[in-house]
Amino acid sequence: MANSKRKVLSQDQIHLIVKALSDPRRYEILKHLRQSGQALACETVRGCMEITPATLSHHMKELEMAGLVQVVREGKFASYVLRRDVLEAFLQGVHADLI
Amino acid sequence: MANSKRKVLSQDQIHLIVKALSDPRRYEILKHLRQSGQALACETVRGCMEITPATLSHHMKELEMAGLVQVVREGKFASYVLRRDVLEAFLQGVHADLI
DNA sequence: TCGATAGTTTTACAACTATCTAATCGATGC
DNA sequence: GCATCGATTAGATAGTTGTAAAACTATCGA
Repeated sequence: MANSKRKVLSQDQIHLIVKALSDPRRYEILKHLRQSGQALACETVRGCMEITPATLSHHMKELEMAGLVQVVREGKFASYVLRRDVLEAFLQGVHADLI
Repeated sequence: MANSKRKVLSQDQIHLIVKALSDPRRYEILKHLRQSGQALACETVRGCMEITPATLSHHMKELEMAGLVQVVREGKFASYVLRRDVLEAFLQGVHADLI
């Protein structure tokens, strides 16, 4: 198979990810990341969704801890990258658990 | 395709489902439902997970409102059925949104 | 009809969380 | 060094939610 070395997530990881997805703003952020295709600057995210820096930082931390995004810091700037492999493993895990 | 008339969920429905999945006990209940293959009596669920009737009732209501289970009442008994079609539509929706 | 049983609803409470302001940290430019 | 700017952290607060006790509803058996 083309993608056979897919990671298997623990129940804790799945739980973390579901919790991360359960906030509408975080879900929205992830959708933006996906649509942009590649890394998205923190400022860019703030530009498209009316959110204070502190709140955004909090949400990004949550997404990072869930493993859904990777934070790339360059100088005083930060960018976020969607971790598609983790998302795929997550969907795979839920599928295996519940379907 | 074998299953082409798959339902498309709204963002609100996806959000409801993610929230429903975000509680460990609810996720556990769904796993039991899946493992049992068919309908599971309320009493049976209570038998395998140390939960008070009130709390279970609350969680089942949540799962029902999310569309993830169907509640079947017969006399004074209640059984729960996993709605696999909704779960599949959910995974499909998240996949379309984020991958 | 009574009493027992299965589930639900109400109510109350503790724990959690999203949000913001203010303070802080780190890097960049003068 | 000092000021500025981007981002994070700390603290405070309001709203949400999981939990269970108690009251309630509905069904069944005697």
